[in-house]
Amino acid sequence: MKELYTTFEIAKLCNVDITTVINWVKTGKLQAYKTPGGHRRIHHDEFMKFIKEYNLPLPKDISQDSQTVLIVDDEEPIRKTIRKILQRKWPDMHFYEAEDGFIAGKLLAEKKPSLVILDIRLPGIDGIQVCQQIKSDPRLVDTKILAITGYFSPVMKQSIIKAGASDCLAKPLSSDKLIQYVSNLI
Amino acid sequence: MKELYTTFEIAKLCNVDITTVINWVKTGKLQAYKTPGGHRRIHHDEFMKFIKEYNLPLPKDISQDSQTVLIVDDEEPIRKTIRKILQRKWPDMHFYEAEDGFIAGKLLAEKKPSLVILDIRLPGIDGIQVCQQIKSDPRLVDTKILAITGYFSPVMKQSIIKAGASDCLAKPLSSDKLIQYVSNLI
DNA sequence: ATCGACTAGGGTAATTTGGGGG
DNA sequence: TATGTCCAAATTACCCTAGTCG
Repeated sequence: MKELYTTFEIAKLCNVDITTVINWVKTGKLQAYKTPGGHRRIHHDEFMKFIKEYNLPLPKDISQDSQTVLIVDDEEPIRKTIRKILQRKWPDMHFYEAEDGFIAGKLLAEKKPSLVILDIRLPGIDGIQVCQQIKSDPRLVDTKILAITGYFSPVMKQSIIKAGASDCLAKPLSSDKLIQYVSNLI
Repeated sequence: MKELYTTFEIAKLCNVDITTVINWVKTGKLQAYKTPGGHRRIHHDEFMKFIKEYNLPLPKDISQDSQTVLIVDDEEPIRKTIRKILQRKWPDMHFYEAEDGFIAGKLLAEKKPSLVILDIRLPGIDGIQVCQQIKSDPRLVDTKILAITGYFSPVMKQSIIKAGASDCLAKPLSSDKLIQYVSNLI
C-alpha cells in the first residue's frame, strides 16, 4: 500500500493534467507538503479525504489495494475458520488475528484494518467499550465492526450497534451468512 | 534517543532516495559532517532544524525529546498517583494511561512509549504475555517495562523479568522507591 | 556474502510560466 | 468575464543504475 503520491501519480489516477493537480494543491483543496527541492508530496490519507469530499470515483488501483481484516476471538479454531471462509471468497484480503484485548489494540493501531470482526464476550474485553474506543478515534472512523457473540439477544444487538458496530451475528456462524454480512460492509 | 543519522536513515525517514539526501547536503540545505572515511553524519538537532525550515512532516518513528510513559492499571487512583509522583519529579514527561489490555495495546503501538509501568495482575491481561509481546516487536525493543503487582513473590519476579520486564515492584508503592526504580530505567 | 555507504551519470518526472479553448 | 482545465517549453529535483569499498 502506497503511503505517498506525487502530483504525476495523482494526475494519472484522476485522469487530469498535472497542472490541474497543482492547482488543487494551491487552492487548498488537496493537502500536500513540499520536499526541500519543491516537489509536492501527498499523503494517502489526504488523497482519500479529497476523493470523498469531492465525490470522485475511487480509482481502480486504489480500491484494489487489498482490504485488511482483524479477527478478534479467544478461540483459535474460530479465528481460523473465519479466516478460511473469507480468504476463499476474497483471496487478496490481509488477515490479522488477536486472541486478547492487548493484541487486538496493538494490531488495530498498527494495521488500521478496514474491518474488525469482534467477539464481544471475551474474558477481559468489554466489546461495547472496544467499539466506542474505535469509533471515537478519528483515524479509525472508517473502520467497520462486525460483532459476533455466542449469547445473542436483540437487546445486546441494539446496544452493540449503538456503540458503533455495523451489525451483530450469533454464533455458530454459517459460512454463507458471514460472507453475506461481510460483503455488505466492504 | 538517536543522536546521529546516516544518509540512508534520513532517506528512509523522509521517503526519498539516498542520492537526494546527498544532494540536500551538497546544496547546504541539510548540515552534515564527514567521517574521515568520507561518510556523512547528520546531527539530530540539524535534522530537526531542517524539518522545521522546510515544513516536512515529522517522521512517525522519530524519538521525541521528552520521555513518554504508559501507565497500565485498572484502578484509576493508582494511575493518577503514579502519574503525579513522576510528573513532579520529571515535569517534561508525557503520560498516557490505560485501564485495560485493549487500550494498553492501542496506546503502545500509537505512542511508542519509552517506559511502560504495568500492573501484571489485571483482569483479562496476562502480564507475562504482554512483556513478551513488547519485547518481540522490533520497533519496541528499547521500551523498558517496570512491572508492579499486589501479589508479589520472588518466583513471580523471576518469571516477569525473564519475560522482558526490567524490574518488578510490590504494591503498595512508595514514592521514593518508584522514583528510584524509574530513574534507573530512563 | 550481505549490507550500508560512497561516486558519477543518464533518464525520468515535477517544477514554473505563459497561453489557448470550453 | 471568471473559472477550471489542458498544453508546451525550459529548468531542475529526484530516482535509478553501475561500480567500488569496508
